[in-house]
Amino acid sequence: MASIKTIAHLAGTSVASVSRVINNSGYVSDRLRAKVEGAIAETNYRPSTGARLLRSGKSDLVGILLPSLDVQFFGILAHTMEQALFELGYQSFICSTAESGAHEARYIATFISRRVGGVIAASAESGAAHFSQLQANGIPIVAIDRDLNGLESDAVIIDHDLGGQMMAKHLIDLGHRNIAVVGAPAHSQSIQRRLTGVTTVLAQNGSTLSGLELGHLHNFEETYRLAKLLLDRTNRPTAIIGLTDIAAIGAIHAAHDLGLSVPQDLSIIGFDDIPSAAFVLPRLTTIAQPIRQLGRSAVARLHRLMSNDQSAEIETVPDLRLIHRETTAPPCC
Amino acid sequence: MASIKTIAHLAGTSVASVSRVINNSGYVSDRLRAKVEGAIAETNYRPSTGARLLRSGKSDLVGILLPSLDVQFFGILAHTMEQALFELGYQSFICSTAESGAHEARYIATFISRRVGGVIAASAESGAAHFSQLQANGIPIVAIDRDLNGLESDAVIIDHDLGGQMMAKHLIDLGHRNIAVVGAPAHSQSIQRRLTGVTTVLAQNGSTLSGLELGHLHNFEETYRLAKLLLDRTNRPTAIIGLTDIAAIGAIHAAHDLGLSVPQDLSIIGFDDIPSAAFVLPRLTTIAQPIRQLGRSAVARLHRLMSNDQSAEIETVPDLRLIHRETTAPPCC
DNA sequence: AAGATTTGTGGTATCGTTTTCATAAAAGGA
DNA sequence: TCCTTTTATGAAAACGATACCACAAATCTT
Repeated sequence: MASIKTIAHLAGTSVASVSRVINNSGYVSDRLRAKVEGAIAETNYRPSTGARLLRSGKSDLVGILLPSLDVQFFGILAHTMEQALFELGYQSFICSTAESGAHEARYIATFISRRVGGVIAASAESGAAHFSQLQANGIPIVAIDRDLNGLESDAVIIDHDLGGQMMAKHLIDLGHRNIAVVGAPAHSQSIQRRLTGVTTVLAQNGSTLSGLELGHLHNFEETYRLAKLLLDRTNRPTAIIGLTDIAAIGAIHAAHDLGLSVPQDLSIIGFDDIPSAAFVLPRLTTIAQPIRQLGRSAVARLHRLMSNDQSAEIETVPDLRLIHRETTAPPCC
Repeated sequence: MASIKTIAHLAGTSVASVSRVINNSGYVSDRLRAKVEGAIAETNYRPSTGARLLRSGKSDLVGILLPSLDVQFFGILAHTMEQALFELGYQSFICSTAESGAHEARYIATFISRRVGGVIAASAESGAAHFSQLQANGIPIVAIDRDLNGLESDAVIIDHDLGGQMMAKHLIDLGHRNIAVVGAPAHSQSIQRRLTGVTTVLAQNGSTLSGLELGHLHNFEETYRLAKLLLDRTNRPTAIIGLTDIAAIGAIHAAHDLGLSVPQDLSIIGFDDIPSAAFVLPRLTTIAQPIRQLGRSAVARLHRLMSNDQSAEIETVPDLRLIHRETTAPPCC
């Protein structure tokens, strides 16, 4: 593969001059520049990032750590952040841990090896132990919706408690008093916080949960099963809160298969606003997470950290929004 | 940041010995190995990938080029390929072009700069011009569901024509003779091939399309609008083929909003089997693309190319599958 | 016209690794 | 015991780029 020497030779000059042409630094005559550029075009030469980094010590690489890419939430998040970083001239190194601690550890080691300039870590529940290595190497970290317990790092978080409150409030305002909750995965902090928000509002209204089913696995089959459990009871709830849209969609299907019509017999609300929420019939009422703004906000934070910009500009952590579609209505009869 | 010299100094030995410990090569005494490993643990040292690549010339990096990550299809594809590559010891460098030629060009330049060992490019319609640079640098390429016109490269493709035939055949077998098609984006090769498959089968059965609406933008709003056009006609079709699931879901909503019931009044079939297809009510009958197998197949192909494995093991290009759910039935009345 | 800048170019040390080579101690073979 | 292997270690040369330094030619000042 062509190197800077190849180019220098081809253009009949020195490596120093080629470097100057590439980096637009120092003085270069038009004649020489033309010759060098010709040689570069001819050979499809590109300067080696590795050698460059080695010498200059400057890295434009940002590590992005996500639990997965096949979950739409993270796909959108990754996409948004990559675009935002691209605009700022950074390169993104996107890694999905597949929820495995071993993968996470290996990727963090890779981040250090590749000398990333910064890291954005999106919610995953595994311990924060590995991250201290990054810190030890002076690599700034921004956490998205994740607690790096104790580790000094910037974080962009969503107010899941508030989200839970919004769901409960919406149903209470419609007149529901017999409300149950279904969700997964039970161990997730975000899920737990949403639940807290829900019970808080119910308590404020002198009410309590009439049913609660939390699953271990976050998928349709599991939440469908749990929702059915809720609906099979005597004293069936008039409304179900899905702690995620998947759970809510599971509930819609459960209701449908039980011959219940939504929202006449049962109101359902979800959380996330994944694309399917708008596709399902009836269209799902839900709380939209501002995924893209979340991503952009994290990128802005990291950019500040990496460029040592001291201006403590306030980050606008974007708000949750209630999207009132077709699955909620006042309780009938 | 700690370097191999730091470690050598800390362990009271030479850089050569440290290198030997790191790479498990040559002879190292247990005593020395222990000291070196101690120093490494103490400093969180990781060898610089850049310097390593520079010296050894061996790269374990694979460039993955996709049009986007926020589209579930590509999210799943990226995720699968990353996992498969991870198992094989490769690192993935995932880049989403955001369907922009400029982004694609910059990423390909980056691939060369970073000295990737190979590239997997998933379908995007922009010219193959940039890819010749990779070839010029001796970097193997595997194309997924994409034509790198003329460029000598491996390709893993889906038989969209067959997919189209399957959709049409399913409806014909159910007894439909008045069939219309809705889809987007019109310029996509895959979309066009599916359409060809559909018309072929219709022709074989002495029939023709009773309606066709192709949109430019591939989203719900657009396909919903187009499907409505189809359903507003006199001589309404008894079945609609969505060239993608999104289009089919648009059709379901259009039918629903027009008071038509699916599948009694109208059969609908889609293509892709995105998650929403199973969530929508009624659940969408569709042709499933074997995304994960596609990804694994591409990885296997590239691995062969990169490791110079001559064994011409036949790749099993995985088959399309009809998923018969609830939106198709024989025409009534 | 002479000194001071500006412009243009090349030589070379350096970054952090791996790898070859040299050398020496330990172990084995006769 | 002496010679050959095996084991263990270090010195130093690359790899591809950048950046500092040196130097020369051209241009500007006065």
